[in-house]
Amino acid sequence: MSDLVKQTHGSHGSCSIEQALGLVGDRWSLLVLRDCFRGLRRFDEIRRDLGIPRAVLADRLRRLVDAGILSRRRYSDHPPRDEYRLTQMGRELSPILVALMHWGDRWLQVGDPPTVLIHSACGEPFDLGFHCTHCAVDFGPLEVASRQSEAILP
Amino acid sequence: MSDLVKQTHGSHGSCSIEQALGLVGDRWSLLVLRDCFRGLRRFDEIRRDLGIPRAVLADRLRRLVDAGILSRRRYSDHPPRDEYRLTQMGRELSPILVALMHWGDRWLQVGDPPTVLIHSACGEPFDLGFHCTHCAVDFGPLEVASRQSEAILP
DNA sequence: CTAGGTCAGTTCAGGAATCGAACCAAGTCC
DNA sequence: GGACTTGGTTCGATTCCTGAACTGACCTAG
Repeated sequence: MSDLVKQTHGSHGSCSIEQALGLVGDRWSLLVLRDCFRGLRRFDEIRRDLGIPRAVLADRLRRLVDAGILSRRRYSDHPPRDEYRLTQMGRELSPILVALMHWGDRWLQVGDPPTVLIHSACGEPFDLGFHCTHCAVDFGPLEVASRQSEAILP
Repeated sequence: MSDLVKQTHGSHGSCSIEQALGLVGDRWSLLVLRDCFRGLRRFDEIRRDLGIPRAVLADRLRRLVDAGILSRRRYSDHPPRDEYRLTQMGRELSPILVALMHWGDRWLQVGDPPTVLIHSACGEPFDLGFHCTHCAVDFGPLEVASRQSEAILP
């Protein structure tokens, strides 16, 4: 299996969003990572949970390990067995999963969302928000604009 | 063209992350939406910027409009021309793009990241963070855990 | 020691999605 | 009229994903 990364389509090949999506922007990677956040570590645990084809999971795990998002760790020599854990780089993906989850909760009206991520200190759900150090205020997603063009109004 | 959504792979078909990825979890949708945040509105503007095949862009725009993330708006009758704008549902995707951008900036060492998103009130970049109302504290991505299993330590 | 099961994959054939290139229609510019 | 723009559609070739079967190393029960 191969690229998944599009080096420079268009004028913004260096955009961090494109770089990030090159690593985790396919249909399965973020779901695999969600399972890692849920504590799943073994090939077959993840495979059964997601229903992902074995070949694709093997490929995605290889890719995520190569990228430094997961680490492969031997937990048994006889038989040889590895498990996969989030590195710090991987754990810092949590804002992306949280943002996806909050947006899905808000707009896709799933009846009873299985709350996935919580504040580790207290076990409660939490908010995700923006903070402007320049203005010293918190704000919401509608106050986000772009430097190239301010015009995002509807 | 068809699904892209996997209804119920595994035991968590109702997970908001899965639902959200079913709409924007392919290789192009989030890049299209990034361009919308940057102020691009026309088919050919986006196509040229991303280098996306026309058929794929037409399909993604249709899908995003159907989902309510973009709106199609006629701006010329002769010739008939439409433009695409973010709805509120679409603009509330900004935390996902911001999270991807921040993570990419931090871990993918792009030399000189073209800063895409800013606080509309002041034009400056901003932070994205978690806030726990229960504990009344702000915290970072490493303090995120899962309700099913607390064990995300490395 | 043999049958069956687990775990972590690889291999393979078929189908689906994506790709670039070509084409089209409706209008504008000159 | 001829060239150009915009917003697509259609086409064949390639690439990717999928499910099913297979492997290999080990473990357990009988």
